[in-house]
Amino acid sequence: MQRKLPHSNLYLREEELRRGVELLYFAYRDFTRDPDEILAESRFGRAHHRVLYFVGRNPGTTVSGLLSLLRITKQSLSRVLGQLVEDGYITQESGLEDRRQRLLYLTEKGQTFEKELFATQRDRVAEAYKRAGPEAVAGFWEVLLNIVDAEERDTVLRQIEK
Amino acid sequence: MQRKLPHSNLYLREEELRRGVELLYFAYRDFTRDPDEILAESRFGRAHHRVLYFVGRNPGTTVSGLLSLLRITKQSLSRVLGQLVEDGYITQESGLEDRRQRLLYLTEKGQTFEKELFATQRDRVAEAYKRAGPEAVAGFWEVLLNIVDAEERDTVLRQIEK
DNA sequence: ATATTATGTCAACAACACTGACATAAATTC
DNA sequence: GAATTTATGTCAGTGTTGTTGACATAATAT
Repeated sequence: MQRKLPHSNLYLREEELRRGVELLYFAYRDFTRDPDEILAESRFGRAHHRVLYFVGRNPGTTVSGLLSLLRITKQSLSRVLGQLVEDGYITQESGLEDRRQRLLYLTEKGQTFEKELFATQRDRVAEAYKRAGPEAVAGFWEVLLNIVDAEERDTVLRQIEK
Repeated sequence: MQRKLPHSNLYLREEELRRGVELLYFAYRDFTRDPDEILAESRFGRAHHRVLYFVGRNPGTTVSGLLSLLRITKQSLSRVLGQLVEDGYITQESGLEDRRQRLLYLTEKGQTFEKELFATQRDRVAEAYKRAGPEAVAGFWEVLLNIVDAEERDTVLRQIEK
């Protein structure tokens, strides 16, 4: 639980703001590297990872549910989702009340692959949590949530508290 | 300084790890949206933004300096950098000691544009800092730094403490 | 009966990453 | 001084992931 970072009470000045922007960039850059390396061995990319992740987290979600989480166009999603279905990572079932909907689920194969991808990020985050300590982790969540668009915070809260 | 997020002492369990992964995803997704919208009006993209940002932060940096910060190939950087030079956002000067080097600087035009792009992220981060409070901000920095690759932490620290 | 919704599809295009090969000028080493 | 390494640039091809726009179908809602 080392404290390498300089502390300041003037936390709203240029320097502190730049620090947030830069740490976000560097952390995200490295955070995505491990799964990207695994994905590079298949014909999948980061977009496939995101779909696998959120379908795994929200079994039975619909296409439009995914679209609003990912904030991409249906054409983009369709390509990626189609490949995942074709290769047997995801299955689609017609909705019970509304039969226009396609409810999405990971297959066994999909679950296994998602676990493998998640493990790399899980390990990285676990290590960072351990080094920073529980108070820092609470602050980490707090700031990140407030970086999310205000209108989206409730949606995100519902997602992460599942 | 509200505390919307649930707290837990068992911060290393699945739920807490998923929360970190997801918040990182959602925060980064929205964090990049504002500059992306501005960039979409030009013929530039996110890659151009990163170059403008880091040249602005490190005036006189070299091409290889940028390459190691951004972790992309020289071919990728070359295309983006070339367009920025061509359009008068960045100037190159031969190194004084080593004349093979191209030292990079923002022009006036480049500075103006970078400021405009940064302002959107600055406002978002400032608001998040304000809402979360200084302790949370310290934790935010701490965890993010530890998410960065261990070998890169010193480089990142040097960058953010400039 | 008509309109709307959920989803899918075709086509074209752009940004941005990659690999691999080759080129040049300047610095370093032998 | 000759040979090698380094910093940078360039050409060509490829793949992923996003976009827009148009059109299609089946199911639900009005």
